Amino acid sequence: MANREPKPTINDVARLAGVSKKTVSRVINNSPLLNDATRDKVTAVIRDLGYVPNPQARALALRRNFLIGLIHDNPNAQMVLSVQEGMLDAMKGTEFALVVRPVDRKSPHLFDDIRHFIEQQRLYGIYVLPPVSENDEVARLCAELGCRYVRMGSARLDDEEHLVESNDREAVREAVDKLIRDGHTRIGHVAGPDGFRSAREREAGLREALLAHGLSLPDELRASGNYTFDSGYTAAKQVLSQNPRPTAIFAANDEMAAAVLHAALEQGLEVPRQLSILGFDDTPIGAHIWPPLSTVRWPIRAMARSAAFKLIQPERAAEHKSFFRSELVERASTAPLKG
Amino acid sequence: MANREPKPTINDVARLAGVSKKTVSRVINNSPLLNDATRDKVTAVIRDLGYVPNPQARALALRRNFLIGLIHDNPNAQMVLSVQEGMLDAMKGTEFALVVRPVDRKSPHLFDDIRHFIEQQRLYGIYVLPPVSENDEVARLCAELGCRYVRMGSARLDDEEHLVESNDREAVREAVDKLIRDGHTRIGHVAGPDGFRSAREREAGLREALLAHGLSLPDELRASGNYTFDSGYTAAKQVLSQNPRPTAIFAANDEMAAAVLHAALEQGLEVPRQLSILGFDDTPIGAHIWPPLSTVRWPIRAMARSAAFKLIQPERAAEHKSFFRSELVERASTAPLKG
DNA sequence: TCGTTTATGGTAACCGGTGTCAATAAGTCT
DNA sequence: AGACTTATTGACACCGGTTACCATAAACGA
Repeated sequence: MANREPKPTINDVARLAGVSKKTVSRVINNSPLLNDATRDKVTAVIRDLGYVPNPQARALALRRNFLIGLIHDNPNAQMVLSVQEGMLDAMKGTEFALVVRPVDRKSPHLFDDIRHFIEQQRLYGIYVLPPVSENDEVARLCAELGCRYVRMGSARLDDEEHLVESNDREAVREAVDKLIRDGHTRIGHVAGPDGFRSAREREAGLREALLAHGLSLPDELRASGNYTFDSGYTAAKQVLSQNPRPTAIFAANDEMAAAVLHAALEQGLEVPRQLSILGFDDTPIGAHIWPPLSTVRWPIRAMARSAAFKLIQPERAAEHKSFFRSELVERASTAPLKG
Repeated sequence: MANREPKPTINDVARLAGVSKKTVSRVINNSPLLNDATRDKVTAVIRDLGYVPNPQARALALRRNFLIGLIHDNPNAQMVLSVQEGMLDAMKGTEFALVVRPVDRKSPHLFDDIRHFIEQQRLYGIYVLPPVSENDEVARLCAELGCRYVRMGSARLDDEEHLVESNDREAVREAVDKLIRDGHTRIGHVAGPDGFRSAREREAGLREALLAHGLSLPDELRASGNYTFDSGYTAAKQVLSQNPRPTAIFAANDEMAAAVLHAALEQGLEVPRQLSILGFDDTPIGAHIWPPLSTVRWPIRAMARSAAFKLIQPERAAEHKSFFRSELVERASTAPLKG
């Protein structure tokens, strides 16, 4: 490793520019009460030296860190990555960095872990994904620790400043309504895990659509998974083994919808001729399987972007969207029921 | 937001315990030269107060941060997430946190960006994924900045301390060898992007296997993508349009292999009866499409774990594995060629 | 012309830890 | 007993920024 010279500090800049630390600090922080000539002089020295302020020192003095945390316990890898991309998009060009922290929602130490994470890193703010976000305790904890937070949800969990929300239920209702109008009357459901608000909302959307047409969701056509492919596969086999078979299945996320497709093809069924499949999320896997999956697009990335903005620009939190619309993306896995 | 009392500091602890700051510091750092009675007394106060040392202050005093960066420009989302999981696994229970930073490998400012990232956050160490890791400049930069680093690679890029490597070429050679022994002689290739060492290694493995059997890779059966589904789809259509059609296709990653499958099914081909497909990565998508994909498993997660250990325990870097074996995972997308 | 305001920049203390080195108490050796 | 270690602890400066407050000089009003 090269024997490099130590990094220049604010003192070096001050000395070379012939001013005081404070003046350099003013330049760094764009203080308005500063002579232009002085500013230019200092700026030049900063550039020459390649000076970068030490964030630890700033963090110490300002009593806040420039780290935004992402807290999740989400089996959906693709979703988590989209979230990261969205957040980083908002943070680009700022001094903030993104720290990721998966947690175990079933652990008895869940909130101790989160508290420890926030305190340990003295986080500036956190974005919490479902299902952890659905627990109000997380909001209480953040308030107690003086840490900003935004929760992602499928329903009104909190006030606008601390929430990004999508209208899952409505979007599902519309998508299923279309299936019904296409002739499907026997529609199965591979539901999400019990503790998830998102799972309940999506199922509620399905039931509302059925009800509106005088239909219902028979118990034997419903099985639940935990948003993973494997769990969806098990659930799908159960639903598909019923007699008469459903002509359409709505899965609470794409990964499980892919599993439904997998199970159907395995049984020699033709999709969509014999079975229509509707997913939720619009993750890449949905677009990449064959036939490509009809799904409800959830603007995860845009939500994450907005959440990050709310976190890093607290004073303008309200300017950034809190409510997002999910929408149907029709591809080849659904089709009108023939005769 | 609650009006919470300020966090206790080392001074509070010192005062309440009736000792000096330094002694408290010794307790925190498990210094051996400390009287047991004193240690117990201080520990008790720390516990009562719920004192947590301020990492910014420590970082400032120690001149190093407890952040590990992950630098990548990798289109494979699933891979990136596996890497994060592996790293976090190694970092669990330590004071380190993981900071993620996607970069644009084609940007003219790539190394400026990386430099800025490292300097800005005063990173303790970084883990660099291909293809960025394949550029030696990144090693030079880290050396210059005094930042620890580990590069992930498909070939010997660096010394053991700064590298985790897998034997892609060999694994591909063996997998393809099996295809050939199963009767396939006309084997196509959907290659990875030009600048990627991993792409070259995988293709080399294919060519070596072919050569060993007196075969070769005809130009018209080779097309390249950039590891994304869409690019793989375009490449696949090109390869599948050749006459005679290949009876097997090796794609440089699973995502593109999924695209090959997609294109094949779209054309009404039966897989694997008419076309065997071999992927690389063993990402979930491969296991979830139908038929499930035969692929080469790359121990991404284990590599990331080892990389993180090397970063956070520099003194024991050599103890952690640097070389990993990839291996064939046979599923249903490949089959012997029927005469 | 003098006192008052306004702009500008300096000094010192502080954020919450760490290192260095000296001071003290206790034990060991001759 | 006196000198020498050794174990334990504290005083103090320092890491690299920030804020609070003061000092100076220029500009302005009377």
